[in-house]
Amino acid sequence: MITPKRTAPEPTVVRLPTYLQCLRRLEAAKVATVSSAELADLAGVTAAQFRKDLSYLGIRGRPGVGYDVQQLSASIAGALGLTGMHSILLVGAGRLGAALCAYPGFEQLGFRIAAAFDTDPAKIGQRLGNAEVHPAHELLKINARLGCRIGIVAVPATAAAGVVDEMVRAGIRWILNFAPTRVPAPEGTVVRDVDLTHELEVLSYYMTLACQGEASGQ
Amino acid sequence: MITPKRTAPEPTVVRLPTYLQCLRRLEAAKVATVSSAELADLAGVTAAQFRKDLSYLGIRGRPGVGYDVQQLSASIAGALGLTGMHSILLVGAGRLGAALCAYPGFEQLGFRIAAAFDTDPAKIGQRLGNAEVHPAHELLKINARLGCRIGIVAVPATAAAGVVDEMVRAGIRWILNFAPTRVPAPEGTVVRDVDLTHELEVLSYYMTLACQGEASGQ
DNA sequence: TAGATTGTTAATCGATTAACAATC
DNA sequence: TAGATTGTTAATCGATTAACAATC
Repeated sequence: MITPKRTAPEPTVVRLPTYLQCLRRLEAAKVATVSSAELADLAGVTAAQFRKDLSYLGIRGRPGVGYDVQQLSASIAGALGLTGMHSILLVGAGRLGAALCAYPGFEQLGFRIAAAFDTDPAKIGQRLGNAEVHPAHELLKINARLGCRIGIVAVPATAAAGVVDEMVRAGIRWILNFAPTRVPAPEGTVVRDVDLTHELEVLSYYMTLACQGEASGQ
Repeated sequence: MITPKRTAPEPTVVRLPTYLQCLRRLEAAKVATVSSAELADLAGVTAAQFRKDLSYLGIRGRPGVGYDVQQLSASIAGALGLTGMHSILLVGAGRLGAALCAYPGFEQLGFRIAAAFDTDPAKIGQRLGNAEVHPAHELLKINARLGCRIGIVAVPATAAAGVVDEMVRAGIRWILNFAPTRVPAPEGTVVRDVDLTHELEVLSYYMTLACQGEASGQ
């Protein structure tokens, strides 16, 4: 049996949240219909790319008319799995972890940080947003009850690999890693590394390039 | 006169910080020499890709030997412009802004958040890491003195575009945007959008995909 | 010299774009 | 019907990979 290709290319997947964001803004503005040209413009891509991206999801519009904003918004939200509430587990109740727990944007999209963990006894019992801070060694036990499948790592670099291992043992297979170190994804898991220092370094690269150009009269 | 291509492709630029991170770890471990195969393995890329990336920077190793760790580390740091200290200006002294100001990783790489800004009178005068929180309307005046060229936006979505405009007016042309909205980069500026909700949405996409597969016995 | 590894070329792969027949 | 816009095909573009002559 031939299995149809199930997943869109990663560049497409990464653009979907932007499309959804634009569509929700249009919904809020009571816009009923949008063409690929208009939405692509809002999202900063070409119309052809936008239509191609939708084709991977099997989403169709109406030739000559465009796309129904509410319907398209719901379809993309569906593809992203944004149905109901997803409970998330966070390890590392430092400043960044605390900021993430209090982040209002997550709740709006259906993500709730249900529990936080830390090794620092001073932090245990604190409340961060919805989450209470638990001792790190209770992760396995507590997630047996919560059943979170998405985890956020917000610990120092040295602790990251161990935390990922423990998460995987607890059944968490989709992980967002803010620790400033690459974590190789264990078999069958998806790890997205978000390294804030890397982003500044990339900016610094382009700044250096531009300033060398300046200096040499370019 | 033929101008040689000055910039590496973006995918290459984005990998450079990872290479540097691996090299610094090797330096700390007193490793003198590394082959492209070894480093590529640490960084999670292929050896050919690593060598190709270096070729864009004009960095050369020794055939039959490999690369001198210290020298290569310094070369990549140089390409990234990590020489001396870069002062950075931050707007938005909320939880995320405060976490960024206190982030130890920045200082180690030569980035210092020199001043923070907010519109909330209650926050003015607070100290976040090295930075003092100033009233937002003083940005232009204060940066005339500080001369920061890199800025970080950590305000709500509705305020982001205005903040970017003000930054550009103050001479800041390299911007890291944490506001949950795309900001079109004004002419001559580089804006990198880091949307934390987007990252969770992408994880959710892959989770949904995997769980559908499960359900249908895939 | 023999063995190892680079730097680069050419082949491959995959994503983006342009164009247009199909459709409302 | 005429005008507009989609969905998709084929062409283009650019990045990745494999292979190997050059080099230490």
